[in-house]
Amino acid sequence: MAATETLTAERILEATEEVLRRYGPAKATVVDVARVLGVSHGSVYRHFRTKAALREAVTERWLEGTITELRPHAEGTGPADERLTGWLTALFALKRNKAGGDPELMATFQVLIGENSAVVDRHVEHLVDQIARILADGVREGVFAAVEGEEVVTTARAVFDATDRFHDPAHAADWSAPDIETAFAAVVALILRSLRRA
Amino acid sequence: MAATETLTAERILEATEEVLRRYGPAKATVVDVARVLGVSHGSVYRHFRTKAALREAVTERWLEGTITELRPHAEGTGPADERLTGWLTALFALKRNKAGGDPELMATFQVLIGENSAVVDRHVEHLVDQIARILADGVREGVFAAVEGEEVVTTARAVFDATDRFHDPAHAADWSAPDIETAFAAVVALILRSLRRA
DNA sequence: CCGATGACAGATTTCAATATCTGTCATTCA
DNA sequence: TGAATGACAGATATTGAAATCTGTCATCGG
Repeated sequence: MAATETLTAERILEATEEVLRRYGPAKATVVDVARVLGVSHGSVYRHFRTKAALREAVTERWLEGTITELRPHAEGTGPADERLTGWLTALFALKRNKAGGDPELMATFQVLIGENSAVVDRHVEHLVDQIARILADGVREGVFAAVEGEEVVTTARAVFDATDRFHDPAHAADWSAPDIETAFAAVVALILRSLRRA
Repeated sequence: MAATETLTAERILEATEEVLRRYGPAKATVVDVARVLGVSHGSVYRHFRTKAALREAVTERWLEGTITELRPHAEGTGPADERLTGWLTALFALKRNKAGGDPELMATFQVLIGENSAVVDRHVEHLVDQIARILADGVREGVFAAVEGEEVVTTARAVFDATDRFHDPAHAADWSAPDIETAFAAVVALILRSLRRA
């Protein structure tokens, strides 16, 4: 039956993503989303209180994808220094490929990011947590120099901040520069030299 | 004589800055600049080939100010690790205060930066040079671990990239966060731990 | 003679009328 | 009964005509 599957939040989110991809953040409307789903826009409002809430939910979905794909690197086995390198490299690659090389989609993503700083803050917290876990493991293994208590999170945050240029969408335009890989490797090397046991 | 001082490139640049401050980057026109100077806009075009060239020159002036104010920190005496800390702190402070806490002026600055990436690239090269000089001094002093030849510039670039979040105007909005000082200190500590001789 | 002028063409921006969208809700329909 | 609808008011976006701006250049005046 080509007819009515039930209208779920999930289906609305998929449709919203499609509309955002196709028309961009400025022109994507709730009416468009409803049209894609073949329902009236009133029905969309039954599932999402406002257009802003709908866009926030899409943003959350997108960011959750990154967390999920990184978890294996955070939890993997092997020396902590190698895991950290792998994790940072994977994060860079994921952010870079998020749009599959499409700069318009990247721009769309950036707009949503800018609209939903609370969601982004939670996302960053998760990422810093993953780094902190790797650091703690490294200290236990004796690969990284000891850090005390709360300081692990501060240091994890510093690692995250120091690699900002390689994961913050604000810098996406630089990610096709020819020497970006070299710059990334140099920062990672700098960080690892700092963390490793003397 | 309140009358005609000669019209110089310098006077035009000053007037352009004033117009940019007053009207912002979107509404600042060459006609406005000419009006401030009490001349016809044709006269402005005798000194700057296009509006873009005029704005580029203003951008260059603004950035040169930073370089000049940092030079003492780069050339100062004292242990290289302290000089590096001082230099990074000064850079952060300068960028933060560039607009004197005025977010509109900061936004204006960001627009000009975005329009003139070639100028910015040269600016960044100068800054990285200053870092490289401090690093080389540190190695000579025995404060920093030895690095070989070309690698000094790569490392200097890594230090610059790692502190990006604290000097790139793209992040200006974050610079009033309550824990920004802590984050900055943590990144600087991370970097210095990496550079210092074992 | 040489810098300054202002009229001009084409490009860009502004503004106000018009159309579309957001969010609500009384009503429909299964 | 509870999900879906579509008409509606106020907010936002689009559009095209009018105004302004950019960049040029023949002309002016000291």
